[in-house]
Parts: sequence; C-alpha cells; structure tokens
Amino acid sequence: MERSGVMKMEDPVGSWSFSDHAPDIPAVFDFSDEGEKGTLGFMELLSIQNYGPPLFDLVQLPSLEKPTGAAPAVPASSDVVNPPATPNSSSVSSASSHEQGSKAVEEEEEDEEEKKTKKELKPKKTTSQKRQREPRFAFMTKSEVDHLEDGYRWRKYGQKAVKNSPFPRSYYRCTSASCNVKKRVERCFKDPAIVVTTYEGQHTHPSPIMPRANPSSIATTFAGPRLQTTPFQHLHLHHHQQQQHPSFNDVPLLNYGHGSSFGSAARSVQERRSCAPTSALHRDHGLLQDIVPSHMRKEEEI
DNA sequence: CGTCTTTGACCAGCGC
DNA sequence: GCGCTGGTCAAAGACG
Repeated sequence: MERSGVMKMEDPVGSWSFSDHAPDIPAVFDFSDEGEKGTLGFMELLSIQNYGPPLFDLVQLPSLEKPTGAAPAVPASSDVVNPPATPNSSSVSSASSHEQGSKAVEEEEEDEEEKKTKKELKPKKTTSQKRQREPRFAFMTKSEVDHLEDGYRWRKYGQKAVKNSPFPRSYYRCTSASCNVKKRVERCFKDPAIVVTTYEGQHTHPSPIMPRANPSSIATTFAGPRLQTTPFQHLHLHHHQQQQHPSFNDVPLLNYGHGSSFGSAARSVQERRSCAPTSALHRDHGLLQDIVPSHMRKEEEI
C-alpha cells in the first residue's frame, strides 16, 4: 500500500494553528458514505494549520483575485470573497468560548507574519515596502510517499537538508506558467511516516486532469484551489465521528453540515469523472454555509 | 525531444 | 564581519 489511510495535520512551524485552540484534535474521516471505504478507509485529522494571512484574505489579495484567462482558482470555494476582518481562526471558533484564544492567535499570527515577511522578502526592499505575502498552508499527511498527488503538476526545483532533521526538504513549483504556487515537502523528524506539506500561494488556473494521478490519491483536497476551505471541511468531517474521539470536545464549535466535501474532493480522477459534479458542489456549498456567516454569503453570491 | 529530478552553487536574512 | 540557514537557480542527467 502506497499510502496509509491515516492523515494527520498539525503545526510544523509553531505558528497559528487550530491546535492552538484544541491541541491534539482528533478527526476521523469516514468515507463509507462516499463509497470510499475500500479505497481510502478513514483518515485521522490531528490538527490543521493555517499560517500567514487569514483564509479569506487569500481570495482578496489583488494579485490573486482575478486570475487572467483562467477559471477561478477556487471553483468550489471561491465564493468566499468577502472575508471577515478577523483571521479565520475566529471565524471558525465559537465566538465566545474562544475569544481570548483568537486574540492571542491574532497577535501571535501577527508576530509570526512579521518574522516570515522579513524572511521571505527576497528582493531587497525597505521594511516600509511590504511585499505581498502569499498565503501559506501546511498540513501533515501520513504517507509513504513524499510528494503527494494533489491534482496539480509540480516541478521540483530544490532540495535542502533540514536542520535537526535527517530528512531533506523538497521545494516544488507549479509547472503552470504564470502560476507561482509553491510547496515544500518534508518529513516530520518526529514521525518519519508523516509528510509535512506547505503550500504557498494560490493557483491561477484550474486543476489539470491529474495526468499522472494515482487513482487512489487522497491528496487532491489539499493542494488545489479547494485548499482555502479544506481545513474547515476536515473539521466538518471530523465531527462525523465525534463520539469515537472524546477529546474532540475541545474542538471549536461549528455548525457542521452533513456529508463529506473532503471525501468528494479526495475522489480520484476516475471517480470524479464518473460522479455527478453537482453532488460535490452541493456539499461544498453546504459547508460554506457552515463557515461563512449568512450576510457574507449574500455578498459572495454576487 | 520534452519533462522532470538531482545537486552544487548562489543569494539573502538573521544572530552572534 | 562572519557563519549559519532557508530558499532559489540552473546545468546536467534521467526517463518515457
């Protein structure tokens, strides 16, 4: 078996993450209702991370907002175009119970962003000249293969040894011209079975038809356009089997819907081709309703 | 032949 | 200033 049925996500760099709210969030994805059981089994989500700007800012960035000549990079979730002024953490967290946590997260995130900004500012610019930061998302996937198939084509452009880790870090860039999405892939030194994947930027083009896709690929969800909302989708799925994981009580409250957009996103290409697209879209929209306040949905439908 | 990986070199930021 | 580290470049080679 190439990939295990267990997927983990956590904070690899110590910045903002869901685990700040609910450490060791267990999550189980049961695809049995998606007919996936034989292929994917279930996945376990420990925690997820979003560092950089809030999720919704991602689609607001002027440079990313209107991909030229390409379909919206976020077909399923690009509707979320009216980001709240708060980080997505507060969007996700139940307003009252995690208020303080969210504030702390905001501050921490700011500091982290400043650090990252300085680090990532390759071009020599003055500090007053802020370069546009690409949103970055990281997650951990338990997999035997380093480079997970995610529906996009990547070109490896570098590999570096990682400090305090016997495993190297690989750098990939989206092969599509005019798309500067990058991703880093490295193995967790604590658990070599876990692959830490960090995506930076947003695709300015639709996902190719996964020319080399592994039919049993489970990574489709994360790299692509759907990336922006998948963290919530994972939680969403997680809720499905809450009772199997008592510690899940720590998870910020969300109005989880029904169904599994993760599961649908994780479909193989073949499955996607054979399945009615409307079902996935429908589920996504349902999830959006869970995530995005109604007043925002009004605007996003414009 | 086109695409992709490998790998050493290079550059920039940061801490001391 | 120097060394370390992360990130990127680009030539060379592998592969289908």
